[in-house]
Amino acid sequence: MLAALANPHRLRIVATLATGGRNYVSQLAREIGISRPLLHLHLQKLEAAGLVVSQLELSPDGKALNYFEVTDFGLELTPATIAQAAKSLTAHSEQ
Amino acid sequence: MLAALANPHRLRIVATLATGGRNYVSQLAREIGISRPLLHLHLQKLEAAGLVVSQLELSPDGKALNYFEVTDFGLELTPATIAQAAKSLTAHSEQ
DNA sequence: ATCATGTGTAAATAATATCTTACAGGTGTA
DNA sequence: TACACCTGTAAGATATTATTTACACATGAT
Repeated sequence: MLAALANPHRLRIVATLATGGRNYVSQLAREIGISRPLLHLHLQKLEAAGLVVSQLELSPDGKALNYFEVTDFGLELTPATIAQAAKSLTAHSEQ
Repeated sequence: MLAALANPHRLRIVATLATGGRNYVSQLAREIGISRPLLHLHLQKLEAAGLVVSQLELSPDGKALNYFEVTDFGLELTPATIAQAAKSLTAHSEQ
């Protein structure tokens, strides 16, 4: 989850969805100003982390639109919460 | 700051310092089980993000020990706080 | 048929991050 | 002198992430 948020693009994506509400991929790509394939990749990472969810819908004119919206996640980051969370890290495995 | 915490090693470093208190580089490397140069690199990133601070001290037998300790940082991660924080991201600059 | 819209993904490249190894210097003690 | 501990960093290899470009497929309208 932290890795998913450690990227300016993805922060902006979450911020845009949180502020402007749900949106579909192509439109979101235009608003943020990045290419659609790149946005698609970032959305995949955000969805894998549970920060956004997608729902396929049909527009009035019959086109398939994949709408994304932000989930109501919450995480507090302090030395204490990290000490607690670090216990769930496998012994000495990385990445 | 998010980038600094998006790494298992660095999470463990923060957790170890938060739980066991201040420690110097070589000793911390032994406790965590990673090489000293690698720990040094991660400590640099954590310090640059303001998550830890260092202080050079002299041990009783005259050796220079660089002690690190965690700061009392705090950050709440929700869609709303991210929307707020995203405003401070430069227009369309990355990384 | 062609164009404009939407979807997805694969492949190649570019840019970062991570990690190891090796070096250089310091102090104190045997 | 040699060894044990401490410090730092630079160079190179490896791994991961980010980004672009190109492709394939679908629908509705011209």
